[in-house]
Amino acid sequence: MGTTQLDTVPEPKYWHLRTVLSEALDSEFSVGEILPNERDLAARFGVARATLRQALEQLELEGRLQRRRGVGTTVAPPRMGVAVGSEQHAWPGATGDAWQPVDCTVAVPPTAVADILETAPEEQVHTVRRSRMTHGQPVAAELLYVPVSSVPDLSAIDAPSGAARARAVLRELQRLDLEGQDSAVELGSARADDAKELDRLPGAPVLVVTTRFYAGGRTAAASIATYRADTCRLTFGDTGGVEIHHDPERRAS
Amino acid sequence: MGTTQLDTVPEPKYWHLRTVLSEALDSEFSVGEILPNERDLAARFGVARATLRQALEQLELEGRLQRRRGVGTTVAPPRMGVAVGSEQHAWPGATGDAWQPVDCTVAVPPTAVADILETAPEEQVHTVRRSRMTHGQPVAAELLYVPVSSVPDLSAIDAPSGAARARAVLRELQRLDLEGQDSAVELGSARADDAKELDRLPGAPVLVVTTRFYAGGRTAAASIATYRADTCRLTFGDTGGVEIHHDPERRAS
DNA sequence: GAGTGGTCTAGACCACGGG
DNA sequence: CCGTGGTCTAGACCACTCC
Repeated sequence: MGTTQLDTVPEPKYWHLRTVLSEALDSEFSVGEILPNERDLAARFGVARATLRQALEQLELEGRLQRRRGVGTTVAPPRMGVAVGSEQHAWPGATGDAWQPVDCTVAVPPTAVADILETAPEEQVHTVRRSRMTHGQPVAAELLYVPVSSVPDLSAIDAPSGAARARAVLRELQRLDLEGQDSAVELGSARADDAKELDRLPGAPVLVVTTRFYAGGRTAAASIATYRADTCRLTFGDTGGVEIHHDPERRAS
Repeated sequence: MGTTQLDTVPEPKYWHLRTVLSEALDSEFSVGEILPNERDLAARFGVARATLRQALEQLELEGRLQRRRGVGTTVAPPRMGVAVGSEQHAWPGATGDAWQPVDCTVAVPPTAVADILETAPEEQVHTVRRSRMTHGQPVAAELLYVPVSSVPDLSAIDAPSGAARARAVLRELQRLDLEGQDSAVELGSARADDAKELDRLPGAPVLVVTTRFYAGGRTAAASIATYRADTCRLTFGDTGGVEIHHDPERRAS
């Protein structure tokens, strides 16, 4: 028969709800508009609040909605394209990059970081904390690890820590000859400190970008940056952005 | 005082549970081992099953666990590095790429795709479906869009659709001179068809990679690939992989 | 204080996989 | 068939924001 798919395999309520709400968002709501509260919505659709919330979580994960405790649920703007890789490689801190140094300490890094840097487990590294803002919103938090041996001329600097120290480390990095870099992207969940900086709750989905910077035939620095997964689309390549519609769902024929 | 943080801001139970389980996974379990079932675990920790499930969902999102209905919950292996960008750009279908053509149709694409391709809304495009396997597991499903005008010499081919047609389209692509490409990565949720191909449930988190291929001064093809977010770490750059530990959580000092 | 989303409970039933 | 994880319910209370 030419009828629509028989529900021999009925889809879950929350999935169907997600679809219905998604279409409603397209046709009946505009960016920034606030939705009815969860209790009302659940009643309107005749489901438990938990079920409705499952649908809302999906839509939030897809960047369609934004929910804030004490405030409400609003229609999210399209994800912003955020450039994280470029053809012309550049050191972190190069003039014009979007990051803002926050702090800097010197310590022995976690073993996972030492593995990335390929340093001895006890070697000290500068740990630079930076944050990235776009359109007034925090979009990423980064920890940049620079082995002390990568920036040997830094010893005479007076600032022992803080943003000034961070800038000094970044400045020293510029003097090295960057030979290459590579990155990896994976899904993670925000730790408490990152969550706070990103204005999200702990456990919020983030895209973790791990980047190694090569100079002098070795790994001279490494960066671990966590981007808000709900608001960011990470772009790699020549142009710095693929213009697409807001909905990663409506992408097939 | 030097005591640990007072719980003036008590963390949620599920978040604490997540931490406890995460540490247990590190110390007391090995890859592939099956955990006790959810009802037992919930009872053991003195929480409701829903709360325990919230913790397990977090760990699954982070790639630490794998859950399968009717089977159980197992400890997941470290995420596999999957190369999605390379310095030496290459057309999809170049010898040695990891994709396997599945099918091919010709149709007018959704408007979102037409926007990416910068084609007229009514222009026909070849839609090549491909899948990518690694270590015997499906890791990605792709839709590759090639405007018919990009491969004009294809008209004489007999196969109207199917894998043979897909290979023919890919072969024609190789004849063009690839001038560049760029990609974007964002979080999405698997549609029903992708979910099936990826052996996951609908709504499972995926990393959506949108790539544009440039040739002849225009966008000659576009690819929308959905990768399993639980099992994949997408790598960009020269080497094709940053060797890191399995835990995106244990990444700070 | 009123209203919002976030957490948590204690159940029930369903869909799936394997013996 | 049984045991597993997946879905769903109808409540309760908490944390937060704004007025």
